[in-house]
Parts: sequence; structure tokens; C-alpha cells
Amino acid sequence: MILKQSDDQQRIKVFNALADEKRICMIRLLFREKNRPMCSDIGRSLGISKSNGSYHLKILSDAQLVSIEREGVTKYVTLNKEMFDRYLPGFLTTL
Amino acid sequence: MILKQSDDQQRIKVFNALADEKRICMIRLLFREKNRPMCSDIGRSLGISKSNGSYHLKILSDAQLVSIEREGVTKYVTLNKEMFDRYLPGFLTTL
DNA sequence: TTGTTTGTTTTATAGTCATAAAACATTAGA
DNA sequence: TCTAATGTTTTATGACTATAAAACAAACAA
Repeated sequence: MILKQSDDQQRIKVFNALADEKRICMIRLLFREKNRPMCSDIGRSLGISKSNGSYHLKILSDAQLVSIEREGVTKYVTLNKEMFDRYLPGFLTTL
Repeated sequence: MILKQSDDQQRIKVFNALADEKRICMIRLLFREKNRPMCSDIGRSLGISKSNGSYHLKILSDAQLVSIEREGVTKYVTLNKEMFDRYLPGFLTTL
């Protein structure tokens, strides 16, 4: 699908979201994981604080690169592959 | 070609370079231009100052997204398509 | 009701980013 | 030598980013 300049704002959000080592690691982890991890799992895997993990996941969520499902107090995270296919085709396989 | 975590620093440079409206416009202009423009042409097309144009082109150059050839006092800019193919396959066609 | 787990928000801090304005530097023509 | 064109660097400024630490909040088990 061809994007236009009207998508530039979303495109910038996507690039901003991925212009950080921690968030790239989060995406890589989500890509390699078979089952969907919890928010705390992701932060723990990266060795960062809960509040820091929450901060970075919020940025990825705002950029629509991940989807989050809540079950009680727990939130499960999955990659939003359609967004990657649309804005960064082929990118995930380079991780 | 599959990239590894060792390429993460370069990957972050690439994403940082593209996480800005002005630099995305520069890349779009370079992609659509048949002949290679001068530094000043690019800045003028975007309506930004010479020093600002120099600043943004430096970031794109540092990220190896553009190649710059100097002829006397004039510098000509071209896209480094190999870098786009490696780090952002398919991205240029979405512009 | 209390305690635990999961997750978010707030505040403070240090560092980075994008721009303007001014100055600097190279090249080349007159 | 002087002027003009092209491009870079420096300084200052306001806005933004990433983190730590502390506090807050919802859900749920005991």
C-alpha cells in the first residue's frame, strides 16, 4: 500500500518509537516470543524499572506498534504486525 | 539480509534521522528528483535556513542515508539506496 | 479488611533536539 | 583584492526525552 504525506505524522511517531534501544529490544522480544507476555515480563526481560517499562510501552502503544489486552490487573502485549507491514515492510525480519 | 543486534546502534541512527518532518521531506524530495540537487536546493525547497538545512543534512549523512559529493564549493546529495534496502526494505516506495 | 501484584502517574533531573542569529570558511568569478 | 555563492559552526534558547524515586490506583487473593 502506498502512503502519502498525510501519513507523515504517524510515520514520525513510528520512527520516534523505534529510535530507542530499549524499545527496539521490546519489539524484538515480542517478535520472538511465541506466547504474549505481560507488561512486567517485558520490563523484567530488559532489566528496567516498572515505571520505565510502562513509559516505553506507552510510546509503542501510542505509535500503534503494539496492541494491549487487559485481563483483570494484568496487561498482555502483542505486536501490531499490520502497522509494521504498512509503515516498515520487511523490517521485523531484520531483527 | 538479516541484521543482528550489533546493528542496533546504526538502526537507531536511521530511525532518529527519519523521526523528523523536515528530514522525511528531504528524503522524499531526493527520491522523486531525477537529477541530484545541491544542499542549498534542498533547504530552499523546504523553506528553511541554510544553517538549518546543513544541520538536517548532517544528520542524514551521519546515518548514511544520503551520499554527498563535493565539486568546488558545491555539494550534491543523493540517496543511499543500499542503506534503505538494508534497514528499511520497501520504505522508499511508501513515500 | 488487609496485603500483594500489576501497572500508571507525578515530580525532579540531566541530557538531547530543533531553531534562529551571527559568525566563520572555502571556492571561484570579477 | 574584493565580492558573491555555497556551506558549516557556534551560541543561545525553548522544548522534548529518558530515567529514578515516590506515590497512586485497580484487581484480586487471603
